[in-house]
Amino acid sequence: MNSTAESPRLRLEPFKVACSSCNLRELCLPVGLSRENLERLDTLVASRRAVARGESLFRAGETFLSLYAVRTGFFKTRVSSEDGRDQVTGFQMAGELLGLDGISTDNHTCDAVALEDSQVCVIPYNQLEGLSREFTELQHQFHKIMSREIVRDHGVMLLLGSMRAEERLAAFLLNLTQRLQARGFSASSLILRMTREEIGSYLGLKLETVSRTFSKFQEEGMLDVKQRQIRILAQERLEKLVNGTNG
Amino acid sequence: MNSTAESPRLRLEPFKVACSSCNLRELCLPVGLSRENLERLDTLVASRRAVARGESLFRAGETFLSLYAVRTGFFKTRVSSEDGRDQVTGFQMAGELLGLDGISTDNHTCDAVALEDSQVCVIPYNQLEGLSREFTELQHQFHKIMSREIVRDHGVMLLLGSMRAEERLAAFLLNLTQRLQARGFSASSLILRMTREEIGSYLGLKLETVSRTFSKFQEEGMLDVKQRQIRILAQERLEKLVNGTNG
DNA sequence: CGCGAGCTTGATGCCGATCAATGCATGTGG
DNA sequence: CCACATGCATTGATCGGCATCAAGCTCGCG
Repeated sequence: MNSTAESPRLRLEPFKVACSSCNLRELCLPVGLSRENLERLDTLVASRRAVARGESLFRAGETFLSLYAVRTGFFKTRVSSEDGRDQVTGFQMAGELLGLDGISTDNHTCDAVALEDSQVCVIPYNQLEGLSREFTELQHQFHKIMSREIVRDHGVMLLLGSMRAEERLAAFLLNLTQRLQARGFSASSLILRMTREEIGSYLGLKLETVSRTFSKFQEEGMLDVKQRQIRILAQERLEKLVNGTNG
Repeated sequence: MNSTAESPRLRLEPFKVACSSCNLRELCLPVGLSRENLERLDTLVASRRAVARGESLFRAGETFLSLYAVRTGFFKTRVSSEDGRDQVTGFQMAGELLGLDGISTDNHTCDAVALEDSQVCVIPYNQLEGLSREFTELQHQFHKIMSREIVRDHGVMLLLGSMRAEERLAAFLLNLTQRLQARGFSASSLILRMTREEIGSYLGLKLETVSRTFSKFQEEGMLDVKQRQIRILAQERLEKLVNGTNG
């Protein structure tokens, strides 16, 4: 519960890191900041933390003190109900923020788990509040990030509430590749960092259904699936599944 | 698209309203503000707007300029996919904020529709940003409200991703009564402001399933259902459906 | 080399969707 | 004031998509 009670594998790395020289600055919190303000942001993000694959960055119930920006690696967030049901609420990659849910009650309300060895930048929340009172750009950018999370969540609700398995998986893949592409990766080839079960939890499906749907897409020539290695062979057809007027 | 292009039934009512004397101040944006700061907030919330039943307060695509606090009445928010699928993303009652999704792109991304004749307080967003740079309390409260929306959305994802029809409807009813109770209404008796179809859209179910589930709850003696008039006869059993370890 | 976590595939069953008819409340015009 | 239209809700019958249960399979790793 106490943030000083670090597990041995969750090393605190207090060396200096600079947003102003980070190659993620076009994707992360600093978006749109002037050179000058960027350097003021450097005073905020004072440390990094490494999280080994399978370890959690924070857990539901822990005191909320900081937001985290993914620097390298890949995370999932997960909420649990009292009777033990889990729901994966998102997958986060480089430049994306973790921990926004914690502001509401000063406690984290979900678990954030690294799906591969990862590094995050630690953003002490009260310092972020302070700094964003000092310059509008940062305040506005932060609000946009929170709002974007709300919009994203609404999209997931639409998916969970009204799409069928194939449509859900297609939407998931397109969303992933789009975000990967924004980070300079291929738009058509990717390696999944999560299991079929985690995909299923996110999409409201069972792992068998996810697997079967992958197989179906492959049979139909839309994908090349080799375990977690995915190649998209017919992006337009995936898009049509999500947006199209066909069944 | 332009906020001055009001439809004749969406009257702008620029008379003065004061947060400091509003009986919703314990539920709304002003939560936790000192007397003094409350009065500064009065300068922000300059006008009200009436929205007739069935009309929308804003629509997806419109320019985002203001947030809205529900003063009286009841709203739903709704997102649509390109192929015309709808998803109700929430129901809002007195003291709750509408429009947070618009910050992300300066455009609204959902429709907000009044389910009964309603009034909202207009909160010009750039003025809110300005004022929240001036005092921490307001800034923090606003962040909490956004964060709470994210937490709420995660709860809905859990519901849509892992619950069965009965569990969904039970969770929905309990959530409604809890919020109504916080506003001084009965915890056991309520009038639904939305149709079966709207409930179904929110819960990822068809209207027939919602209707059948209501009937089932009634047969089992948990509810008394007369159209939209609902009386809860066995709250513990509803709670057990949501949280319990039983199927 | 053999174990085990994760993935695939098949057989079967159930929950909720769909299709269809009827009921009920409200409102409107004759 | 009744006849009818309209929107919403209920209920029944049937269907289908996904869950569930149950084997095997693959691949990385000790």
